[in-house]
Amino acid sequence: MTNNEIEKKLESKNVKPTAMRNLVYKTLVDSGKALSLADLEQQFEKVERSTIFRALKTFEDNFIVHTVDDGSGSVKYAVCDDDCTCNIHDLHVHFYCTRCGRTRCMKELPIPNIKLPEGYTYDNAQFIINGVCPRCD
Amino acid sequence: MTNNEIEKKLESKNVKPTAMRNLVYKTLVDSGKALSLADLEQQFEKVERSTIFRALKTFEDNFIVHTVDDGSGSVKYAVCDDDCTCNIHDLHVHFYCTRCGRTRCMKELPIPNIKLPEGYTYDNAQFIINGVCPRCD
DNA sequence: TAAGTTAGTGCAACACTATTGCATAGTTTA
DNA sequence: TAAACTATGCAATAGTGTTGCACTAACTTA
Repeated sequence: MTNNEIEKKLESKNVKPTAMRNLVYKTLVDSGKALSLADLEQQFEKVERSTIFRALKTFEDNFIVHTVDDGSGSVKYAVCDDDCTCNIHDLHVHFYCTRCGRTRCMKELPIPNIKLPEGYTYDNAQFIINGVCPRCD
Repeated sequence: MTNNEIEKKLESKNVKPTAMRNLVYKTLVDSGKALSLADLEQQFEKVERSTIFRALKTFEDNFIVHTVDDGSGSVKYAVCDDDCTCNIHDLHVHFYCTRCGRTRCMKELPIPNIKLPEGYTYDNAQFIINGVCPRCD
């Protein structure tokens, strides 16, 4: 993804593209998987944790990334699809590989519809499958 | 649940019933919901965190409780059904109420079967639904 | 353009959760 | 009873997430 594309993307979501934000976003896109704060921190050692953290929060607030809590102990961040509004209709299964620790968005697998008992309302969901991914098998 | 029943239960799972373990187990059963380490710690102020922690780990290893990571920031523990082996067939949906923070096991809602892409294997799953429960609505 | 305002970044500190090592107390076994 | 094992309590630690504050860069407006 070119820098230009990234800037357009961020601007289209009302987030001002800064050097750090572009870098964080690019890294997320290029990795093709969900990354934790610590993962990102390692990739560019010079950048402050809090800066990355705040960039991610900003992204999250503006539906640029969504969070995945895959049970690994740290929350991970993954880029949303273009038309994602992070509501219940955009939710998909995430796969956590217990060998390599990689978390992958299974965008092709939407979260199945569940009929909750009377009285429960439903505004978000996380569906994490743990197992072994093809590259670790 | 009587003390006697608790002891039998723990013994049947090859866990020696001690005062602390009985207490932790009883609290989990009586609460009827999933509790975090901190929740339990508050309920009996005199008991060490690490003791509760280790009791829970022991329970988990012996399929007496299962863990739920409901995204609240702390892992919660809930008692398993009698016949639970904590494998994929015993998994059920958990409901996390974003108002009261309570996590409830929806044992009546098994985790739906998902057809993963070629090459992925699957040995555990977490399906958390966030919303508002009847008592908070 | 200069001055003022706002937004982003880096640094340091902190809270909280989970976890472990070690010493002691309590229980079981030979 | 002595030895061996298990559970508990205490203290310390690592990791994650988060915030306050100061500084700087960027933007606005007279």
